[in-house]
Amino acid sequence: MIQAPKGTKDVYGEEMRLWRYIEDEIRAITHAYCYTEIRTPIFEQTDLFLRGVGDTTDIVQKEMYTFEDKAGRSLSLRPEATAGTARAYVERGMHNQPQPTRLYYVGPNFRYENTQHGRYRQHSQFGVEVFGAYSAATEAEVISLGASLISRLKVENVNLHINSIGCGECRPVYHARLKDFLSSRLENLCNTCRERFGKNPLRILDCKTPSCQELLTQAPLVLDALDEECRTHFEELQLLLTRMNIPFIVDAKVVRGLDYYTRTVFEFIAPGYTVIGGGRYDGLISEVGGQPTGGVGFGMGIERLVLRLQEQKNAPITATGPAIFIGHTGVEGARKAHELAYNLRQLGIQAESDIANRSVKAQMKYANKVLAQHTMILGQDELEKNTANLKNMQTGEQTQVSLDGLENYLR
RNA sequence: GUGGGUAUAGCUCAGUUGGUUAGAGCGCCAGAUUGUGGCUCUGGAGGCCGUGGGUUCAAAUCCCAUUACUCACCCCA
Repeated sequence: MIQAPKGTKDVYGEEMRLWRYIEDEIRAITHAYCYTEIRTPIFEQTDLFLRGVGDTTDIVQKEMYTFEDKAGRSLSLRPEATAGTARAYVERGMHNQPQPTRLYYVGPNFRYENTQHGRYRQHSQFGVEVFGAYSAATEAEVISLGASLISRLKVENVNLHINSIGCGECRPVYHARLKDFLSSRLENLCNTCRERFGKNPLRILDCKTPSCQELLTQAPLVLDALDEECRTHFEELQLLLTRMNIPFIVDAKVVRGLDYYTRTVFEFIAPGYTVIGGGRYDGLISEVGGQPTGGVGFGMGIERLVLRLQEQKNAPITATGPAIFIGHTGVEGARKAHELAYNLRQLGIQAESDIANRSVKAQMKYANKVLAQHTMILGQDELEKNTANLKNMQTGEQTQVSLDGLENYLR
């Protein structure tokens, strides 16, 4: 039997209702925030990700679906959508429109990694990007958008963690301080952290090994190494979030794994996994060939959000069935049923007629199972009198109604 | 990429120390007199026991490999 590829899933039925619910809320929120949608290609030149995401990251080093097309070009399925969005911003000259540019996207990303709880090889992300703004208000706006979505969807146990990892000026200073601190304590670090020491010491900060945690309590803090501008920027952000009544935790362990972040980084963390991750990336646009331009954005994993909502038992979605199921007996009754269903559908009313040619009893049974609100059966009598009994499936009451103007009884 | 667990019907799972036609509940389909659901009862369909090898007179059951799922690490949404 052919199975779906590892790390992929089919979304349908009850879960699909959750997706639709989430997507509807996404449209509503981005509308209120005046963000417009962008759809970029699912695959891009591999080079874009090497430069945009960073060629030292695990994502591009070992997790990309890279292939050659028939002309020998190296292409990759996008492992995230920010790089493609930045590319489009530059390539389409969006800086010529009124700045800043506010964008959002919803779509699949691909990473070749081992699956586990809340981790897929194809996963869908909702994300926003703002280009052309350097103020802390930009982060506040973007973060508040994410917080609003989380709260409107009633996702529980999600906490906002924020941090600043400095800019091109002060981050190297911190890097040096941290390495200095760690170099004398290398033998006390776990194996993976000893590797991290060489390639990305910042990541040691969020190591979960107790011995490393213990050691890090004495480590220098990024926030102490920030230069004046980065510090006031971060303080302004905190002030704005407070004014917006958005709770947050300043968390020095949030460092993010993508190369493009500068200054602010943040995560919305649910038990077990991060639901939203993002930050500021002032170097990204120039990295993909544009003029230096400020940028802030985040990505939200939709599968993870769905998981959280499924883990909460107060699922906000209730199933609804058709407004009416029109059953029938006899050839002419059937024809009339299909005709009536068609007419109601033209009016936007959810109507079903029996197309399986089953017994009246079976039709009623079916109507009950699909949660039809009303049923009626069309046969010889009904056709002659042009009336039928409309049955309310909840109360069981039947009322005789004319087949003309049926819609009036269904609203 | 590393390590642990699991794999039997659409779903949730039984299957005794290897031993005839592999079971249950739910779901699906149909029936319980003539054109009306929910409750109940009856019947039916549906499984190469994840896949491929091996041991054995005999494998769902034991061994090996492989794939998928799952949990943790790494990493990330």
